[in-house]
Amino acid sequence: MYRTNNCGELNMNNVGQQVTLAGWVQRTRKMGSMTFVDLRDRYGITQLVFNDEYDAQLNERAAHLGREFVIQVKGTVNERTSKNPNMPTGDIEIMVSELNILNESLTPPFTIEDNTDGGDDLRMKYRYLDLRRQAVKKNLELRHKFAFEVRNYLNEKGFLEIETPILVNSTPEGARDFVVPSRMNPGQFYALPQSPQTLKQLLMVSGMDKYFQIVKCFRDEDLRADRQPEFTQIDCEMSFVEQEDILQMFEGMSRHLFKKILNIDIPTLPRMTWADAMKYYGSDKPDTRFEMTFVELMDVLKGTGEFSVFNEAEYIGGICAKGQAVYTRKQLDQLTDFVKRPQVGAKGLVYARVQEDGSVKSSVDKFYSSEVLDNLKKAMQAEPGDLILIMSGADAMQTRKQLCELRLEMGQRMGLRPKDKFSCLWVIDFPMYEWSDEEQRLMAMHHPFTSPKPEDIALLDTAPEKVRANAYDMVINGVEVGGGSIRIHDAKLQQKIFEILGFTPEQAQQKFGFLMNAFKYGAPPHGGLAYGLDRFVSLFAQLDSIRDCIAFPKNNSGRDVMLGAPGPLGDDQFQELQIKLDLKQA
RNA sequence: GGUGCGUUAGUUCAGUUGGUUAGAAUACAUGCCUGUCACGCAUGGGGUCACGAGUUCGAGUCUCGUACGCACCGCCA
Repeated sequence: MYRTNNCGELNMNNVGQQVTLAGWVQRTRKMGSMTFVDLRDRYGITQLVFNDEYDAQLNERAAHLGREFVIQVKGTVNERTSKNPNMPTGDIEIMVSELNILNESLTPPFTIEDNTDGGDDLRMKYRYLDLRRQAVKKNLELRHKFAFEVRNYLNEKGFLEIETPILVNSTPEGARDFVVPSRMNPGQFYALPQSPQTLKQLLMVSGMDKYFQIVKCFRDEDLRADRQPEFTQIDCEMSFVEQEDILQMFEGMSRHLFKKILNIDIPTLPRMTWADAMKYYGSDKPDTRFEMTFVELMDVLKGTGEFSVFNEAEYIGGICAKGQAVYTRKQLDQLTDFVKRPQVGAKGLVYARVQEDGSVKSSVDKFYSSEVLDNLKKAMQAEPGDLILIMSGADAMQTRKQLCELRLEMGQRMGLRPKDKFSCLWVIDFPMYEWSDEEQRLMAMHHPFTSPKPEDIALLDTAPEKVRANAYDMVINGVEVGGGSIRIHDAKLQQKIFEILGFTPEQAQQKFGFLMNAFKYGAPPHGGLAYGLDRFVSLFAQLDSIRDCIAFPKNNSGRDVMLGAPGPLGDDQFQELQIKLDLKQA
């Protein structure tokens, strides 16, 4: 038996017991004829003690233990003479009588501590060492607990977890596919699923009624702090449901998760239409931890003064930063630089301070009468000490997005976005389509299987861009953690939607024939949603990047620097696949 | 595809106007130390300044390019 106890559980109740422990050497502290060794495993750290008085030879060996050596010790649990209140096992130590070195270790390239000296790059290369650190390990523990509670809740509600294939076919629409060549079908390729969307709909046609799966999905797009090429979805689908049934069911799941994992009672989720989200927050995933909502100022500022920028604008909007009139010119210049960065892309920023006497001092004073500025103050509901920030532009949607960036930045600066505060909501009534300049056609905003709102179906022929969908997103702290829709279950309507998206009947039949054929055999009304597990867990763990809750993530370039993946194939492999490599020279 | 920042000891970083032998902390090794727990003290080893061109009497430092890393835009139904 390698051990009788782990390194995190011994305390005063165990004093006097003979125990065997095994683990990694965190650190040795040599004090002359006495040596302390911190022994670490997944569960904690226990202090070992050696001294010459007890066994000089053993003490000598202990003094030469290197960091991360794997050892096994036998000894007695003693009460410490000087206790350490900062650690759970700080009242006791092990007086060691037997020491076995199970494995030696090279000196690790960075310290295995919460505040490691290692940079991200190095930690990823030696991720197996990084995972020994408490700070990273606890994220994986949280992720386990999260997935476990998801299964608990959905099982309780009668959902079946059903696996769907990873080798499927390439689909048009959506993200770029990862592809896998088929040896037995030369020249043909599987694609890895971007989501099990069509498969779970087929399970509904099969009568499975309630399905879920915690499943890897794959999208060959550029990475971000919150985007990995392979990521995990909590994928769910239900039959004989309306939007309301789904919102209730999954609001319940979120409530269950917040309670079980963070012991937080979340209030009923507010519901905001997509149109309102865009109008008041400039985003379909508003961070509602703080207000500072947009006020449209076209009536107040367009044509009421000599400022040509506003007079030519198609949208003028402002936010009111409470108590921030103290902002200096330098700070305001910084904000202006922030919105002028290419990533935001605004032309400039207009500001107005409401002074203690109630008068307004702005960067456009010379263009406007004090009456207009007073109207501005009223429209913004600004009070003395407040700072009004105004942006304008020729493209309303674009300007709102820029103002959204500014709002988030101000919220950050004002400390209104604490990571331990959670604000959840549903965003509903998404448009069915959005125009793609690149493709010069309408694209499905959610996906092509989303059903239009019944009252908007008539618009499909006349004004498809105005059709709203039975689609919904769950948003927490400005993060889209999940989204879904009521699906189309009628082959004819599905056919029509494909047409609007620019598919010929032949293309639609070739790519999605399997689904439309299935719909001809008694498809029940159905709908569902999918959560991004990595993002959800990251929120709970208050992480900056989803990488920190993934055991072996990819880097910015989609590489696994530990494995060295991706890598080249051997000639024999290409031969088997009957593929000839012909890389285009850059 | 694009923008910004970065690359110097095992690691995290500093390095002035371009000028002698490139520093600190930490880690590592050795020695001293019986109550440490970020132990302490002393000594020591450790550098292709990412790579390649260029400017210059002289480049870690300036210019250009390449590679790699991070963040972001595009992209992500």
